[in-house]
Amino acid sequence: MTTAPGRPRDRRIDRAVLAATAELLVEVGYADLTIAAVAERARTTKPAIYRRWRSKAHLVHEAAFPTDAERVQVPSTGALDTDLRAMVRACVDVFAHPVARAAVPGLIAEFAADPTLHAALVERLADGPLGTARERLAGAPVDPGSVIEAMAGTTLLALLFRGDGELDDDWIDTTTTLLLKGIAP
Amino acid sequence: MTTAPGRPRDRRIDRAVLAATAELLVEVGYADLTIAAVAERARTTKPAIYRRWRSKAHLVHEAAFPTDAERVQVPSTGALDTDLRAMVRACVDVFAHPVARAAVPGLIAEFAADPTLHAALVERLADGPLGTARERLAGAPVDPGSVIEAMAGTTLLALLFRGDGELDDDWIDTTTTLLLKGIAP
Amino acid sequence: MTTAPGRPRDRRIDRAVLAATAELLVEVGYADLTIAAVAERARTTKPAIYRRWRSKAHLVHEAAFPTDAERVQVPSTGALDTDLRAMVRACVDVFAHPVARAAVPGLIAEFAADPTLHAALVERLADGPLGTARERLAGAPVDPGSVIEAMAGTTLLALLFRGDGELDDDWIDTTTTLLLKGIAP
Amino acid sequence: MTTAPGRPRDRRIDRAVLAATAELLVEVGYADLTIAAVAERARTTKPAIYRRWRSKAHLVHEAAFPTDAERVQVPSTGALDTDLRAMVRACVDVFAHPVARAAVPGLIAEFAADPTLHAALVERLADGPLGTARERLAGAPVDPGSVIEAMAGTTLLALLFRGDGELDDDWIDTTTTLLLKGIAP
DNA sequence: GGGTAATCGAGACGGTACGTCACGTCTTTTT
DNA sequence: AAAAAGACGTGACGTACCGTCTCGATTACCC
Repeated sequence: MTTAPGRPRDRRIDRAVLAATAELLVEVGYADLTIAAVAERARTTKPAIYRRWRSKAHLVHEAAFPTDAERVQVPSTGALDTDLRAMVRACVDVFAHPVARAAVPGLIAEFAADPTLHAALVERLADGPLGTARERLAGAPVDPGSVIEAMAGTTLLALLFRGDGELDDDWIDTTTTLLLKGIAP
Repeated sequence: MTTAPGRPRDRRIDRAVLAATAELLVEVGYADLTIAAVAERARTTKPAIYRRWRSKAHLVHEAAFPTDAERVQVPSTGALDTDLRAMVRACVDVFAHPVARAAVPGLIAEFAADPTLHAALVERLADGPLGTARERLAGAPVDPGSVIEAMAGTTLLALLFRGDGELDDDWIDTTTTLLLKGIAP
Repeated sequence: MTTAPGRPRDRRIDRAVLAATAELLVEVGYADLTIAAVAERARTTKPAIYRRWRSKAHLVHEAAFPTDAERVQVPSTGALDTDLRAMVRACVDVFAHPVARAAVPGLIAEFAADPTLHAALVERLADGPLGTARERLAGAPVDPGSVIEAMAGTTLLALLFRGDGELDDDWIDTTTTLLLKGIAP
Repeated sequence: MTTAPGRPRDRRIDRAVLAATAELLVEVGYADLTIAAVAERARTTKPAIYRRWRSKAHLVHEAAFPTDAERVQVPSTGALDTDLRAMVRACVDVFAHPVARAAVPGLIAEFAADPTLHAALVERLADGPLGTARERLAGAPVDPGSVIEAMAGTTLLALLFRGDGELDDDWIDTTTTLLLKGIAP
């Protein structure tokens, strides 16, 4: 095992930059977020950030969907209806989080033109709740991908066109019911 | 009836700009679309464009979803299954159109921060196929809004994460079936 | 004798524009004076102004040195010393007037590149105090042009590099004395 | 002794921009001189220029009156008449230089409205021939400022209203004589 | 313990596009 | 033909960020 030569990176900078990014996303939104502002907030410099992330989008997607987050637990009861409701709730929880909410529209725009970002985000989500959902749905009588597409897509559209408060228990009920009947044999 | 004072706007410029925008969207994408390039392509100038549209996003949303387009006809047979399939197809047709496809991710990013754009797009879509769908679903035993949210959301997500060719008849079948069962009493 | 065909010009517009120009010159200075602002202040329009003056400079030079002004009277006593002092005072009065003061630097810049303006201003001044001075100096034992050049040049430089209040009686005394001895045989 | 942090400015850019400015001033004149054209000629960019000079006027005044120019030598013979003639000649040389000639009218217009430019130009000239003149005139029986005002003012007006060739030895003789007698006790 | 190498803060670099402003002209209806 | 109104093409403005680079100064590992 070898060690990289030269001065090692300061991990505190990684954390400070991600934290600053999350804060600024909520404060000013994705479009008005500048690397320079992040650097200033994190008390570091632009080159230090560009050494770690290749673009604003890569930085933001890591700040919005941290892997070390307390894993969104999707309890499994074995019953499809309760499990599915838990999945929908987890989906909403992840995407409606203030930081994610500020980040998602911008990320959507960017990965239309950046395949590496596209891949990075897909992988990051597959490691999270969507991956869990895929496992849980393995036994269902339909293609898990279609259900996830419907679930995530419906959530995304609601997120974009509805206010925060509208994605409440009622909305989760309605959506779960629709999906559940759709799945039924 | 009175006439507005002063020199009237040249409507040919409106048309030329919208056409140039649509072309350039497909050629270079939303992010790399500049007003200056649109002006040059349309053989006019930046101020003439800014006189008509308050931002790139407002211009693009009009270019991507023209109201004077040959209205997407959603034939009504009276039978819910065939009608719903027609709606899904119309939805795909609208959003998968090359111009719309290039515009949508960028628009999503912008109207997260621009309420006026949000309102403009909602109204524009409500006048189109989504409004038609809302009417057709009026008699169904569920909330039309929920169905439209699921239909459009699923289509949007598929559009973002799948290739063009994947939104074929099979995909429409699968999605229609899922929604149909979800609607069923 | 014939009359021009068509609607005759409204002379009130000429006056209103000149008055507005004088006001705005003092308020915002030459550089920030726009034809549009003059038009608005004079309650008319840009084309009406362009019909009368070929450029901002031509308009300003007429506003700053009106021919119909109460002619600066330079009393002649027949004695060179008192006459010269009166000329210096008249020169200061003309160029230190608030409107002229605001106009002169800008005009200087413009007629470096506009021969027609150059000629117009020379003629306008020759009809005024400088022409009078030239007549009075006809009998002096030196070239009148040189004296006028020295007198006007000294005044101009003082105007540019000194405050308004500094061109007082003392300054006029000092300058008159210098010129007077310079003229002496 | 400390060094300023960050990447140091490239002094070659300073020189290239000043040279380009001088060239373009002569070619197109002050009014038609654009920062963009200077940037292109100097093979750099607008922001790099704005980093160094706050406006076109500040740039031009430095290009027109370089401090590092071979200092205009005003030989001192100890005799007032020959010294004064040398001063007048130096004054003409400085202001009649093609670059200065192109710059002066524009600068006059601008520093009427920009105190910082006013101060900068006064200081720049005081470090040059006008400062030298002030020292030489210290022993004369009149206020040096008045003489300089008359000398520079007369030169300036001649420059503005006469052709280049007219400021020849004869003009210098005439002007020197007038000033000399004016100074005499 | 000196050399090597990548990091750090700082800020200038070349570059691109921005959205605005004023210009002077033109087109319309009305007088 | 002039008036008021306002859009027109033109061209420059000064600014904002981009992502990279050049500094001098650290901070580690390696020999």
